[in-house]
Amino acid sequence: MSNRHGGNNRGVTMDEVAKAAGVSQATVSRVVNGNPRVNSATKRLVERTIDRLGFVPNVAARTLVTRRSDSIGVLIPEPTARIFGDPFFAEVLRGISAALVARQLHLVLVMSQSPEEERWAERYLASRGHVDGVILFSLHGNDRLPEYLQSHGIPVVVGGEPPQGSRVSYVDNDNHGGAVAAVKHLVDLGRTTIATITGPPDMPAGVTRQLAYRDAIRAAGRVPDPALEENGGFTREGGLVAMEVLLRRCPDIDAVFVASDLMAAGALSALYAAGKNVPEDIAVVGFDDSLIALSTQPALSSVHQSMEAMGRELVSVLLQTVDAQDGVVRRVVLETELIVRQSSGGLPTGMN
Amino acid sequence: MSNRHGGNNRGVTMDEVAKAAGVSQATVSRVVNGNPRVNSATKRLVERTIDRLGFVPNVAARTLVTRRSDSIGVLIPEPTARIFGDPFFAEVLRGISAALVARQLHLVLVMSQSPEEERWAERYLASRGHVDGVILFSLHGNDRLPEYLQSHGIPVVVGGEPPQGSRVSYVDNDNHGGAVAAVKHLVDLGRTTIATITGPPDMPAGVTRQLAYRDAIRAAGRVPDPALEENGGFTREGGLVAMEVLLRRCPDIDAVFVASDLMAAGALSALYAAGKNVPEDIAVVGFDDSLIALSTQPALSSVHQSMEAMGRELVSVLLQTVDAQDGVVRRVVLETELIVRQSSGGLPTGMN
DNA sequence: CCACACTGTGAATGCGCATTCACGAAGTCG
DNA sequence: CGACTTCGTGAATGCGCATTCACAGTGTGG
Repeated sequence: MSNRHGGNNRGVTMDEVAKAAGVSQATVSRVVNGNPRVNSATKRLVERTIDRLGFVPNVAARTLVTRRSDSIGVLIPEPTARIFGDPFFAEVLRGISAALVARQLHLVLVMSQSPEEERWAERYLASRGHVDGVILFSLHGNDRLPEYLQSHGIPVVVGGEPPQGSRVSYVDNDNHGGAVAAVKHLVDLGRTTIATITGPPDMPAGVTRQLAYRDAIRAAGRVPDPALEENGGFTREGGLVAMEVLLRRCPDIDAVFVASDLMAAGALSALYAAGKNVPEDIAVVGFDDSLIALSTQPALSSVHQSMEAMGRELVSVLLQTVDAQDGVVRRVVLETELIVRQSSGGLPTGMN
Repeated sequence: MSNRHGGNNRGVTMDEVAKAAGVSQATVSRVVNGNPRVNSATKRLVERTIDRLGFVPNVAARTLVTRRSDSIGVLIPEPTARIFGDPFFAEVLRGISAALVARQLHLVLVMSQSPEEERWAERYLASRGHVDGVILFSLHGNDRLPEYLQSHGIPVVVGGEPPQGSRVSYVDNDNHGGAVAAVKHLVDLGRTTIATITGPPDMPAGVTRQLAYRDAIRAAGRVPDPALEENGGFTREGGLVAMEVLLRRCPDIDAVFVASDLMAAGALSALYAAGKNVPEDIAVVGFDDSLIALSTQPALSSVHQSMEAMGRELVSVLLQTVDAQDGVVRRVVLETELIVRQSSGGLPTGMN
């Protein structure tokens, strides 16, 4: 019966600590979990024994009985990750991680790369004992994943705009406000023919920025012209091509609001190739204020959004839901800020 | 859907499935785990019951008994993450994730942001039942973390150069070869005064590239000149300042090898501000071939390294170690490739 | 002096699962 | 046709921990 001695590969258990300290396993558990009903002398003894033996609680066992995994899942669908470009998610992850670590929680990252893997990820996230909650990113307009998870009792929060009609908490940037500010900036600079390079029509963030562009154009007392809008697919190459198309279609364009920095970088290349001077001939404003904005020549004016803040806020909202155990839908919209650099001519040139 | 009622909060257990199907719990377990010694009729019956009840195995319970968490940890120390810039780790993560998902494994991401958090992360990763193995990134030269984890029986693999003197598996890019190729490229272009902007002296990757630079200079029959080397700290601003310093110190510089794209972007800004033409006056080659390389004007020649491949390889090596349960140290060096674009004038793109 | 609240501790229980062992039934061989 | 092998299945055990319950010891108030 008791022939399982010496197996050092099994790690130190609570029971071993208890025996070594001459107390019961329950007392060790109390010390580990900070139960106050332990004699301080006993407590010190146990703590020393724990250190001496290098005991570390087995999480699986703890999770099994507490029904808390102390970790949350983050699902990033691959196509989205690729389109958004790396910086976006890296920063969000940083924010999420920071918020999680501060609460002693762990982060399980799932980047599904195919529909098949996505289904697997869904089952994983939905099953008990894996994660206490899930942060979801940019779902394709009509994705039912949030509902699916919630119906399995898993708290969910979405980063970005949630699928239409779903009752789910979310944290989003003020895409509309940011885009309006960008276009208004161009208007204020006296630009008369302001075009836009948009994201793909199936991505809510892109659509919102496009609609905001039109709103701002109208707010300036003008009429939105479809000929001044071109889809750049949120990629660098798409931005380049879209800019070429716009230039050919409307040679008198003197400003362009580009819905992402990556596309703006492509647009700048197209403008350079076309012999256009930025910002003299054409002013350019991007969106995201990512690292790219500082790498372009001239430096790119862009709408700043703090991805790190979004990550932090996502965790905050998720944990509220986890703790409250309610079905309350929480919505948070984070402010954006227009950062003016050389590409819009809003700053005196000559420096960089 | 109907889980709000009936105290169904516990999830369906194997035992419930067994009772519903009229078999024993052991048989359900066999079906779930693909044990072949099950009558096919019984198997179908159990499978239908599982679907009907929506049973999903509880991971904690499974981990407790199998001693396998089916997940691996990835530790990214924060200072490193910030210096390397986002794209680097985002791509590695993509590669790791892809390799992991294909094996039905999970990814626990830990980004420690302070020494305190790092210690916590260490304990977490070292404790039984959390992860089956750990992927570690860029440790500060003398970090004992790999040993610490290994002494706790946790398989470890390091991304990048491991701390000196440690017996640990690693996967690294061929920094030396890549840097030599870059410098040789500049030499071959007929450049005579080739400077370098280096990474911080405490980062192995940076040091290796710096030493490779000197080797390549010597290989060209020249003598390395300390005045032509300047630390850019792996940041954009650092690259900018370093370039300014170099220009002031050695005005006759006609080429510069920059140890990262981010620093190269900064250097290009400095060159632009100084009225230097790239590549006519000064040829520039970066390292990483990140997104940034395509966003600069002119497009940056750079040493390409596939971070995704590194991620994949890291997983492969780690799992070998996990499965083999041996102490064998595995080393993998991934090839790098010089990508020539306009900034070095190596391409005839109508600019030179 | 007894009744009564605490305080500190240990024994016992069970979380949900994989796995071992035992056992009956059916097939195989000498 | 008995002995021996599969094959399919169920009962029992334990993974390492949190937690409940019981109980001895120590005061307190009446």
